Amino acid sequence: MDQFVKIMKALADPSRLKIIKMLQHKPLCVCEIQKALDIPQPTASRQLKILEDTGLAVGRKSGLWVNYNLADGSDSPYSAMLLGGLRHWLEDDPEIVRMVNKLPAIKYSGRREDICKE
Amino acid sequence: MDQFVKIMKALADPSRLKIIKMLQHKPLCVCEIQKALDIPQPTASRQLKILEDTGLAVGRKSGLWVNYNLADGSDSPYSAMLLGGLRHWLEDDPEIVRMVNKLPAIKYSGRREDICKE
DNA sequence: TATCTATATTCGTTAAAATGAATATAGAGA
DNA sequence: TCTCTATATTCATTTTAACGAATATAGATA
Repeated sequence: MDQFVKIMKALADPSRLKIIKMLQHKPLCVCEIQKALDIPQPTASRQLKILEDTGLAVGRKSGLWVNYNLADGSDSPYSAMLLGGLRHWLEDDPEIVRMVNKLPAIKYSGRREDICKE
Repeated sequence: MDQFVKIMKALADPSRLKIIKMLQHKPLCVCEIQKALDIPQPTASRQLKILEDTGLAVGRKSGLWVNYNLADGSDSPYSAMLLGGLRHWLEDDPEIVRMVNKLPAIKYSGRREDICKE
């Protein structure tokens, strides 16, 4: 039950939902998410940690960066089901649409250094 | 998005999850839930209101009582999916099992007056 | 080694949700 | 009408989660 409650709590937040919807398109590092959501870096880092702790996302270190991706759902049937549902849920949400639209300008495309440098 | 977040928040609580799992077996009135969960009456009433506000449950007044039941999910695809998943999720959870086991002694069986009076 | 950059963590504060006690309301029955 | 019962609501308090600012860490580069 605790595990389920934890997942529900993690999904009960607009920023975290936006992150999940972003990760459906491409793995992203912390600073890319920071830019996309226009939030402070520590906030982005914390949200990602929460998603990782609940088994909804995984972060893989790669040099100086940490690439976050959605979990495959093998950990828990709950997260698998929810992540599955979220593939089509919220697709029409205005905030999500706006977010996804500006993603190509931020997405890792070989110029990550330019994006994260500031 | 707000609607989805609201549902996640509603499901991010052990008491409310227990109520949902109870309602999977039978419609129950407020005082039956109060007894089953061993919580104050106002608390039971409030939790049910939250479930009703999110479209997860519906309360139907019947004389002095209000019979609560699970929603059919026609309101929102989210609640339909979640309520569907919750039919088999948490079935093995110790707290849920204990709860369901003591349900027959509390369940409305023609002697509701004896149960709710006190 | 010294420095720079991406990420993580801590800490104090603020906002939000849960809780308990008391009270209000609605409807049934005497 | 008066009373009793099930349910709902309010309010004050406590707990919990979110947030920002500052700082720490790890790894890369010079």
